[in-house]
Amino acid sequence: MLDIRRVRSNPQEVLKALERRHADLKLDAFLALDEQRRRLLVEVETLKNQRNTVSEQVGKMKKAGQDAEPLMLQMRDVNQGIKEKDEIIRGLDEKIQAILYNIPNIPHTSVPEGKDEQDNLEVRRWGERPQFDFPAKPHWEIGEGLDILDFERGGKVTGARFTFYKGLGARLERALINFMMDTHAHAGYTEVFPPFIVNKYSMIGTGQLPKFADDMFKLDGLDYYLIPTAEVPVTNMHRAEVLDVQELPKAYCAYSACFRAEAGAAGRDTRGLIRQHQFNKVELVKLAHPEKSYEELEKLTNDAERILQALGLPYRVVCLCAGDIGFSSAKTYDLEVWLPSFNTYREISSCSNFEDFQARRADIKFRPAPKAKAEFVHTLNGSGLAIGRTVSAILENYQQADGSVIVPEVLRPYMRVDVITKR
RNA sequence: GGAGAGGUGGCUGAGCUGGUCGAAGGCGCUCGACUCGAAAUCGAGUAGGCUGUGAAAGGCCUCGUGGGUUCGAAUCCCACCCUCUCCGCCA
Repeated sequence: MLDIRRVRSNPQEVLKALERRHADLKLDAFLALDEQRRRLLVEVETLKNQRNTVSEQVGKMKKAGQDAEPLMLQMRDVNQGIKEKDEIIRGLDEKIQAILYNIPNIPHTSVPEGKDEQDNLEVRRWGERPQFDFPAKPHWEIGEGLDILDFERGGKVTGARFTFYKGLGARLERALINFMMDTHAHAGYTEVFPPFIVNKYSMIGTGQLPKFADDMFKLDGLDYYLIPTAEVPVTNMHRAEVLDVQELPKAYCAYSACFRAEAGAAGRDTRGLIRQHQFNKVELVKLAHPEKSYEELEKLTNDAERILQALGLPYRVVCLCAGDIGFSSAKTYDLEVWLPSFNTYREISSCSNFEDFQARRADIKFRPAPKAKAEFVHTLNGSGLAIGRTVSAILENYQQADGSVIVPEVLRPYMRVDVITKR
């Protein structure tokens, strides 16, 4: 959420900054409603002031044994006016909130211009792409060949986009979670195991609601949602809190299952592990001092990259252009891993600085100095990494002619085998 | 799920027979005095949001949340949420 005062006082500046997103936005309705609201507010507050003063007077008169009946009668009328105006104001408030909640964040000045993913800027590449002297198979074929992935039965038991991992596949999934968590915890992130279900306030806090309700699974009859990412519970952990400046930056790593309805993704990535309704992910979350948040974004991105490096997976870092960054983000780096069967790099991590956009929604502040006024923190997060896509990348990049898959060095202590072969 | 108790400012804890209560006292914190310095002691200050303004002053709202009663509610009524204790059930 943007600062309402900023939108009010500099609508042109805000509009101009948002134009970079290539999202068609207008603020006329907002400005009109806002002005109307403030005018009514002055009116109703004058009436309330009158009520308060007169009520006090009534109390005094009664104590003195005087007749206060006329005043009380008069106040009854005043109350009617208050009630009516309050009603209108409440309606305006709702409309204004709705508009404000649906305005995306302003891209940072360092974010490149551009309309869609075509215009994203490659920042760097790492690693050697593997050369195969045999036709490289897609990960689902490798997985089914080794009997470690079972898409058929996932479909039977639940539905499309659900998968069973079996044997060394299941162990690989678990090994990756543990390896990533261990690595990040060692790098200074505090380990968190969050709830996988959150209430709507948390979803609003990080920006999933109200705009993206269709993308989520909601529990029937409850205001509870399955989390689409650990970002939601972990960031909201500090909702409505004022943190001590010394606590910043707060850095968390959290494993969670993630649930996404994938509305509008029908027909895309229908095979394999790339796009599932349920997947695992290790997430990094930071709450940072506003002056340090961009520094922290670079560090967080590097921390995620280190996982790919340790696993020996070729990847590139892309800075998303203004037209492609997410709704809540001010700047985003995507990490894209090389997938031989796709002959392309595919997103495996997304690292963003949300500045105070989420903090304002979730009311997360810090006190810069002992007596100073509390300010909003900057929130950041990034995948470190998406487990399912990491499995895909390992299977494809480490596949051998006989259909087996070499286990990356760093995972061997967790896997207790060097090669995944068909049993 | 059943029975009971409770949710007040950074913390603790009064108020809850409705009327200068945004809220006593204590602790903590900040500033000042005292001191060579510190402790102790003394004095002053110490919630947030909205609105308003050039900036102020001022005004409105907030005692878990949302309604209601009333001229007036932290105090009365209703609903909901959360916490604690006991019982039941359960991985």
